[in-house]
Amino acid sequence: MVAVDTVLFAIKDGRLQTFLVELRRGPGRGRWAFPGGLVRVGELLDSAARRELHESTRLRSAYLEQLFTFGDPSRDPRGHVVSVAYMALIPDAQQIGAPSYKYETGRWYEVGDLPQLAYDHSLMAAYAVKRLKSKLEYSNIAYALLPREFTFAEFEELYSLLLGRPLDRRNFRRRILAMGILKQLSHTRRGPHRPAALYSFAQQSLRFIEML
Amino acid sequence: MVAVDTVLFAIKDGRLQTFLVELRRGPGRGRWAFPGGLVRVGELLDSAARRELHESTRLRSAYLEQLFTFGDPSRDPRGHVVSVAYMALIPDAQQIGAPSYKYETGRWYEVGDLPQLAYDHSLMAAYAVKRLKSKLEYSNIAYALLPREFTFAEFEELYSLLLGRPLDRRNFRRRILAMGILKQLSHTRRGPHRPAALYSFAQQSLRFIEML
DNA sequence: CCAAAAGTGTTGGCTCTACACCCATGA
DNA sequence: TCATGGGTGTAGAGCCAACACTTTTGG
Repeated sequence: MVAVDTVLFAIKDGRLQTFLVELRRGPGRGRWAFPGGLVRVGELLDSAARRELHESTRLRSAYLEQLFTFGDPSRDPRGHVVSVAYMALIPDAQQIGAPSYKYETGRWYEVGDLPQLAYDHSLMAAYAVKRLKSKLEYSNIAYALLPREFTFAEFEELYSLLLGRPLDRRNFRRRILAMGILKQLSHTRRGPHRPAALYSFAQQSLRFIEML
Repeated sequence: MVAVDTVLFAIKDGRLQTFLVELRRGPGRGRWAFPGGLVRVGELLDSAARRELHESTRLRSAYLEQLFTFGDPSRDPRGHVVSVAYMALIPDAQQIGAPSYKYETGRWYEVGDLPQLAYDHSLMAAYAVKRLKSKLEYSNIAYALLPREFTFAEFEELYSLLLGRPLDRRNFRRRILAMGILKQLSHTRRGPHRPAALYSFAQQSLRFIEML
């Protein structure tokens, strides 16, 4: 039997968070897990991941990428279930809706502070975080975690948050702008202080670029 | 149903080659494919890949890494079989023996000159080559393609072969030696010309290092 | 006019690239 | 002694990191 499980990420309250559901049935009942379920016969793996993600979050679209396949026969006490893990990214944690009857409830957890997880989902979490962080360094994947328009400060905060280290504002800005992956918009964001120029990604699809 | 398929690489006759088997049974009968087969209930994916590799090549050990999982329901006309693709590397193409009764025969093919492949194995081939080439740039994975002892010229040839471009001998040597991933051995290789210093990898296990 | 965030340049050190000749050996 | 592959150094250019003050706005 083949399942898919999806590690969904978003930036929420200035932290990298991931969406967990509480299992209502099965051996992990009462425990938290990433949303997922069995692949149907005749169904594409990607489609299964999107379907399960929709059932648990009502999301209609998200960046989705296959991560790794976990096949330890002891990972699920019910039997030998091979699980294809996916990573999903969305720009706005508020987009999600109520999960289906299949789950008790769902909520966001900070990546550094996850509860005990069902099955081998802790492994998946570690794998997904590693992939996301490393992909930030050689691709424009950040586009999937940021809203359409954002200030340069927001862009930089995302990087410094995920990389876990401060970045030099001037050097970082110079490098990123020289790459041409962002385009500056004609309008600005007004606030209590000096208005900030708004940017958006030149390409809203994955590109491989040496970022750091 | 879950299968594993393994793209085995070795350098042979100065080219990157991969090992194909000729299918004796099933819908791809008479066609070439990467060695693989169904995962048994209770079996680890890695173990299944090693078992299938052993059955088709008699190899007892090889560098093995999971690549990607292919799940298109139409990939196998017999039914919906999800296949976990692996990449394997060996230092010496001569190590392999005769395949089991399961296959008609097996042989090495140059990566740039593969015959028509069964199932979606052309996709796998492309994926594996891409992974191998990119991993050369940020890890010491080359250790799995080279014999225990090698000359610096052999090391450089491997890189220039796989990257598809010439390397500056002096610059490349300076950089690699400065990294400390190789250790020079006390003996040399004698031949018809000036003897070459022999090196081996300081670590015979995968390390992530910026190589280029 | 004050608080707060946005925005901007220069310099020194280091790294990378380009490039050509001598060395050690066996035949 | 010659043919063959092994092995080595330098200089100029470009890149990167470190570093602090001015600008713009709203309240």
